[in-house]
This record gives sequence, structure tokens and C-alpha cells, in this order.
Amino acid sequence: MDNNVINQIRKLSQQYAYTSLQMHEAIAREAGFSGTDHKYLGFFIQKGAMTAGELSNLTGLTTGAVTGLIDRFEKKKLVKRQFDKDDRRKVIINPDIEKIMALLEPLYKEFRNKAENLTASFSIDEIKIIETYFLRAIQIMNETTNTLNNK
Amino acid sequence: MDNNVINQIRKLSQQYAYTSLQMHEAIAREAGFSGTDHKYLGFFIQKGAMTAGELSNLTGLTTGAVTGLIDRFEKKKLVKRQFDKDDRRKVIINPDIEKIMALLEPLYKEFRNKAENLTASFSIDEIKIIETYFLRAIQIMNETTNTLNNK
DNA sequence: AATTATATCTTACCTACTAAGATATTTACT
DNA sequence: AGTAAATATCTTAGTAGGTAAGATATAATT
Repeated sequence: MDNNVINQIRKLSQQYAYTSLQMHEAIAREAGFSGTDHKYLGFFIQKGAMTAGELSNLTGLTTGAVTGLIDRFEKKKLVKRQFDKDDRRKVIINPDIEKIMALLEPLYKEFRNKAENLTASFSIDEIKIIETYFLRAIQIMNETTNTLNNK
Repeated sequence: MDNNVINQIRKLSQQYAYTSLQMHEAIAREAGFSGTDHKYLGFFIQKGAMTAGELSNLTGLTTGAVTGLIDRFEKKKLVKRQFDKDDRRKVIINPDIEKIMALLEPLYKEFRNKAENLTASFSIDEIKIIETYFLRAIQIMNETTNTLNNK
């Protein structure tokens, strides 16, 4: 295959990832999250309740850092700490999904509408192609990350 | 269009961006960059030489933070400070692209090979579709970011 | 020549991280 | 059961990298 085509896709996918990061940072800033906390908000929405230890594993942060993270979110009443009934050492982080959503949704709305329109502008067959690309690319990146992290 | 299809693409694109971020962080860690410096390496590769002020604008960091950033990169001999001949206030950051590449390339190699194979597994027409999706999505995200940043 | 503007650096302070150890609880072993 | 070891989270001390404000050096303006 033409190298230019491959290079073009490579550059576009890099740019896509970077632009996405920029947008998420802008949204987080507007929502009042300083620094890197926005990176962890997604976990609460995707995974729902989890223990502090699980969050530590997911994020790669030390348990001390997770304690601080929960403190900051709790102060904003976006999550609540609860002790596990069966193992009272465990701290279950209970996110207030509705509140988090209510905070973020207005900021995502513009993007979401446009993105939906973009998707809808493709045919089902075309979407299948995009889906396949995403799925395989995600797989490849995960493989690379795992290789590096287990070195 | 079917809402499930649209939702699926939305989730995949989110996951794609997040997975990409994870991979870049793993690569940066392996290359010996602490914290968030990896975010700025791309600027040097893409833009080449630039002044400290330009970097400050590009990154959104204060000039003080940029001074520290350049110091850290200079200590690793990945960039050099030079004074502008015509305006001696200006500090030109001269990246050693070859050295930066030599540092990163082995870590990207696995991913790059796999990504090229992935791209090559699609037909030209299919690639055009993926390209179009990326281009439009990038545009939409930039619009959203700009809207938020100018609020 | 004096004033103002600009580009970068310095300083003081702050936030969020890590590493190591403290605390509370559970599990395993005799 | 009683003791030791393991586990989950929190606390503390130290560090890195950020901001805001002001210092310094140079350039542009009047």
C-alpha cells in the first residue's frame, strides 16, 4: 500500500488522540477540576461503585494518592465513602452519577450533538469499517501498553 | 439511524482516546520522563525550533513553568537554548530531533508496525472513510475546545 | 534620552504525587 | 481460641512541577 496513505492515517490518529485530550482538559477546567482529576472522572461513570484499591489499580496511583483523590471528589459531593459490610477495611467509593452527569453534560452537549450527526452521516457499512478500525487499534495500543508496563 | 450504533461509536471513540493516552504515558515512563513532560515532546518533533514564548502559548503553561520545562529537557540534552540573533530577549529552543527520535522510536516500534499492518488491511476506499471520520471528528473537537476556552 | 513594552527568568507559595510506615481489620496457622 | 501474617486504607514527610507576581535584560516608541 502507498506509504503516504499509511502516514496520513498515522498522523490523523495521533492528532485525533491529542485533540481529544485537549477537549477533555478544556471541559474539565470549565467544570472546575484542577490538574488531572478529569482523567479519573470517566472511571466513576463507566465502572460505577468501586473500592479505593480497585481505583488505585485502575489509575496506577498509589493508595495515598487515591486517598487524596477521593477526598477532593468527596468535598465536591460527587462521591461518598462507605465501608464494605463484609470487609470493614474496604472503602467503597459511591459516585453520584447523576450529579457528575449534570455537571459534565452541558459541557459535552455541543460536542455530542455534532458527533452524533457525524456518525449518522455515514452508512451502516461505513460505520462498521470505522468500528473495526477503532476496535483493532484499541487492541494494538493495549498490547503495546502491556508490553511496556511489564518490562 | 439506530441509536445503538451511534452509542457504540461514541463509546469506542472515547475508549480509543483513553487507550491512546495510556499508551503514551507508558512510553513516556519507559523513556524516563516523569509526570506530564511527554505531552510536550510532540511539540518539539512536530514544530521543530521555537521560542519559549511560543511554547508557552502552545502548551498553555505560564512562562515560569516553561522555563522549568526547558531546563529539564536541556539537562537531558534533548534541547538547546540559543539566543535569537535579531532579538536577544528571545530564547530559541532547539530540539535535537534525532536524539529524541532515537529515544522514542524503539518504544513506538511495536505499535507502529502493528498500526501500519492494520491500516494496510483496509482498502483504499475504506481508508478514505476512516480518514473522513478522523478529519471531521478533529474539527468538531477543536470547535468544542475553542468554544469552552473562549467562555 | 527617557519611557514603555516585551521575553524570559526568579522567587515564594501551593497542590498532588510517591514512599514508607501507621492503623484497623481479616485470614491463616497452630 | 490465640497469635502471626496478610490486606486495605490512611497518614506523614519529602519532592516535583505548577501558578502568580515581580525582577531583569532587551527592544520599540515617543
